[in-house]
Parts: sequence; structure tokens; C-alpha cells
Amino acid sequence: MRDFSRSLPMSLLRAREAVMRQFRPKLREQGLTEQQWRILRALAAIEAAEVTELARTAFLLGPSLSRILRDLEARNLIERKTAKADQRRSMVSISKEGVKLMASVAPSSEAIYAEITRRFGARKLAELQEMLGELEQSLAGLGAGDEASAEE
Amino acid sequence: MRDFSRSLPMSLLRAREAVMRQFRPKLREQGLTEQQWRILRALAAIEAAEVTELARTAFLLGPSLSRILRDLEARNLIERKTAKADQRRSMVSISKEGVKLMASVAPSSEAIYAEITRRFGARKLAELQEMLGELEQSLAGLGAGDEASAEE
DNA sequence: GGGATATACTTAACATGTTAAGTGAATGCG
DNA sequence: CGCATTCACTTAACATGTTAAGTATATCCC
Repeated sequence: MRDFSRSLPMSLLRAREAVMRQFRPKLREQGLTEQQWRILRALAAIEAAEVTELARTAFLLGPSLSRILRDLEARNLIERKTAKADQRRSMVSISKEGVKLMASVAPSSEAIYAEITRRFGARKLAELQEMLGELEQSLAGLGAGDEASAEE
Repeated sequence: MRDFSRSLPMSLLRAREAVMRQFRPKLREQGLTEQQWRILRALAAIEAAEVTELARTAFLLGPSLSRILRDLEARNLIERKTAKADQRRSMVSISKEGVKLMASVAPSSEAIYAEITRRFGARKLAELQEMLGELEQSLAGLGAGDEASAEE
């Protein structure tokens, strides 16, 4: 069998970990996890979003997001209100405190990203992202193996 | 701030998820998680390994590995014995049952990997892996921000 | 209108990720 | 030798990943 440590999943995992390791300490100083930071960033870019939309944007599964939103709300970093038209949906937005917190972390975050870009090379970084996007596209629709054309 | 959904960490995360989504269903059929599968594969390639060595190979943190080994041992998929020379160390190896289980999953796993390779392109896959390795190298030694040259 | 279905979450249960603390066995060294 | 330190794990505690089940509201459609 292939040497699994050279497999694509492991390469992706190690690369991502090498990158995230740069960011985690600064986030941790502010008591934020990587996922919480993703949510705040996603919310900062828009007025408000539904939970499902936010899950798609921040690439989190519903249950994880539910828990994280509960916690972020308790910390007053986000706000929620149920939509008027459809009581099932709730609109989530970042709070003033949330914006302040983001402002305190964003500079470090940007600096780290810049350093990573400098080390790896801006052009190569763009190429890598392009390839990653293509990989994702190649596998889109190949699904989880339990939809169309099931064999049993 | 950058559109975070186009950031390198998100690109890596989405790409890896797109890949892993192909494998998880088959593993699940055998009651294996992705991490358990990594450990079995790592062990299958060698006679025996110390826990620390296995952690490095399977890219798992010690505490995760401790729990997983406990569970795999309970399922008789692996075996452990403490080293004679150093009672702190324990040597882990795959069991006969473990080998059998691997044999039952490996063909599907290989087929899925082949399909991914076919879709994305073998050459591009090699290039991608090369770039991922370089990225990892670029960031090696840039550490977690709390070793040499701490600023405070 | 109203019951079946679908939708938008939330909860539950179990596995792993992550950091800190604990445990027992080796090592360093005065 | 003996005691402090280091080492190789393991446990603990809390957050997220993942799948299944639950809940409340909307929508379909006869």
C-alpha cells in the first residue's frame, strides 16, 4: 500500500497545521478558537446572516455552529434575532464588542499572513490556492458515496 | 480585511474535506474513524513503534493517540507491550485482526484514491503535493510563537 | 383547512483536537 | 547513593467534528 504519510490527505493536513500553528497563539491570547475567529470574520464582512448561510461561509457543520453561537452570544460578541417573516430562521450579526475584539486581533493576523506569504512566495501561494480550488472542483459531485447511483 | 473564505487556511480546509469525504463512508462501514485508520496504516508498514514515534507518523497529538490506542486495543486491533530496556516506553503493533481489517478496507481505499488521482490528474496531484511540502518547509521553524526571540 | 412533508435549526452522544496537569520510570549529577 | 530533572506517556477538561434524533415553524397539496 502507498506510504500513507505521503498521501494527499496527510499532505493537506500537515500543510494546514503548519499554517494554523502560526495563528493559534495570538487567537488564544484573546480567548478565541480558530472556529470562533472564522465566524467573527465571516460576520464582520456582512450585515447579518442566517445560521445556515453562516455555516456554509465559515465551513462549519450545523451542530458545531450552534454550540459556538451559543457561546459567542453569551460573551456578547454576536447578536441574534429571529427573522420576522420566518420564525425558524435567526439572523446573526457581530456586536460592537465583537468588532472591537476583531480590531484588536486583525493586525497581528494580517502580519502573520503577510509573513507566510513572504516566506512561501506570493506567486506560489496564488498557484497553490488555484490548485486547491481545482481539486475541490474535481471532487464536487463525487459526493459522500450515498446519493445518486448507489450500488446496493 | 481579506475575504477570509479565500484565505489559505480555508482553501486547505475545504480541499482536505473534499478529499476526506470520499473516504469516510467506507471507513465508517468498518467502524473506523479517519484517525484510527491512519494509525492502522502506519502500524501496518512497520513491525512495531513507540507511542511517540507513532504520534509523529500519524500526525496525532499524544492525548488523542492515547485514547485511540486504548480503544483499538480494546477492539483487539492492536497490541502493546512495554519495552524491556525502558519501562516508560510501550511498543505498539498491529494485531492479526487488525491486518485482516486493513485488508478488507484497503482495496476500496486504493480505488477511491485512484479515482481522485484520475479526476484531478496525476501530474497535477504530484505538483500539488510538492507545493504543500514546500509550504510546510517554509514555515518550519517559524514555530508557535513562543520559543526563541519572544518579544515580551 | 388540515395533515403530511420539508425546512431551520438545536440537542444528544461519542470521537478527536488542544492545552495543562498528573504519574511513573529513567538520567544527571553533586 | 540520593535527589532534582527529564522523559514517555496518560488523564483531565473543555471545544469542535460528526452523525442521528429532536423541535418548532413553514409549506404542499388534497
